[in-house]
Amino acid sequence: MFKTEPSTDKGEQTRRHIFDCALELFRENGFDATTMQEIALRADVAKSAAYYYFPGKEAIIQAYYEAVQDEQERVCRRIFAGSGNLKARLAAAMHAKFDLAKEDRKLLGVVFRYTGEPEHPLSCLGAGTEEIRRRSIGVFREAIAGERLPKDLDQLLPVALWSLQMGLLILFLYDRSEGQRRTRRLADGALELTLKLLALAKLPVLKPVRTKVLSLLREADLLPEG
Amino acid sequence: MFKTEPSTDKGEQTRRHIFDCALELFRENGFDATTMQEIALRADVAKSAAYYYFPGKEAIIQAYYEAVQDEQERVCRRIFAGSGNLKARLAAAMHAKFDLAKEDRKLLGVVFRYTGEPEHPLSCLGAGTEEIRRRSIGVFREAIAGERLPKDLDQLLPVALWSLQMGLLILFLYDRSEGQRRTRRLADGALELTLKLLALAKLPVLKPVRTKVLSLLREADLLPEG
DNA sequence: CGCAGGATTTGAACATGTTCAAAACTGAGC
DNA sequence: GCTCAGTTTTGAACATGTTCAAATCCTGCG
Repeated sequence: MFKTEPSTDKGEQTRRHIFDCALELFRENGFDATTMQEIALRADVAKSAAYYYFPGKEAIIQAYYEAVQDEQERVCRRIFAGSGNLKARLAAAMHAKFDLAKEDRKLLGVVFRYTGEPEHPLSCLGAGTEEIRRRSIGVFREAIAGERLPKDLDQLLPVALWSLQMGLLILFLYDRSEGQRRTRRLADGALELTLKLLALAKLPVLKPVRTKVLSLLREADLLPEG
Repeated sequence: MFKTEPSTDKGEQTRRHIFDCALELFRENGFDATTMQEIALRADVAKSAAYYYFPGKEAIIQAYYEAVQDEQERVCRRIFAGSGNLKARLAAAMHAKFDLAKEDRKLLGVVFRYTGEPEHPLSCLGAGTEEIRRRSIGVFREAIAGERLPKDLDQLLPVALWSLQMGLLILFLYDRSEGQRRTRRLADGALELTLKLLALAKLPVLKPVRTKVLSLLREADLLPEG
């Protein structure tokens, strides 16, 4: 993903050490207020060593984002294995990410920095983050696997849920209520609503709406394998 | 909004001149690739003069964003005055912004840079941009004024439409189709759908859904005057 | 051992956003 | 016209992200 991954064990350790020190400092002082000098100082290496392992300061954030994604997948797989109904699985997926992010709201914000800049390697909707996005959507795919859904919804739902999660994550960052319970409740409510709509989507009155939504999204190339 | 506005006529002119030169360069080379030195050079002033008028490079982008908003309001007021039906008015509001942004997709992306950082003065959802956001939502409020809507929808709709617009703007930035027609079609379709749903919202089957949506959003503090 | 070749690490530069104290300018009041 | 207070403008620093060529370290091999 970045340069070449370190090829020796020592290199791997150094990389990890720099990463840990950087996260510590980011958590203490925020991303912008932390200088590469400070990171290097705490990690007891030269400033340029950090650049040997990370292409730039923001790449450290991307590594953090990947770590969060790893963790969410671990947590969710464990929960999904214990079955649970659909709603519980979806809620687990959402809240898992919130739980992981809750101490790092300042950090996570940086992940969204290049949302509007398609070419930027760190754009959270761009090519540089495709892998992580695919995995993130995959969690929802796994959550709804086993449900008997029409094929079109099978494609639509994971992307829709992922979008919902991204939106809620932003709200989460702005939410100053204790433990971000407002966002968490909204997440629960939105999921409940989604499931209700899923049921309603079969009603005849709503058939044209459903068709319309799907064709719109397909035309806009917002669904996998257009 | 920034420091104090320039207080003499000459100052106003200089500010404007620096702003124009900066936009030229941003359009030619993109935001990040343009240095303050270059801006100052083209404007034929000292680098620090730019900092006298703008607190930083990104403040120039915010000024640009404000200029776009001014222009959208002018355009929309003119169109709204010629009445037109609801759908036409909403479409006009959406497309007006697209039209203004279409030559500046690289610039506009920067507006979204601090979306995930509530404290940042340029966060497009934060306190520092409240004024511009209020005006942006206001355009939709004006577009639907004159419709006879239930009071709750009267509050909900402008915010919902504004959110839709923000989301579509991001898609717009990623849309590589000629003239971004994909996004424009999606916008049209989404509006049509919104109006259809508005009509459906009165159906008895959907009453609980509507109530639920509203109470959720209200609880999440996502509606004006809680 | 001693060396070759790669991986790691370094320190010294560089580029550029930002700050600041001082200089230059301007215009109102005398 | 002169003075003075406020505004504008400047050049020189500074802070910090980033680059790079060289030095050092390691490891497998003869």
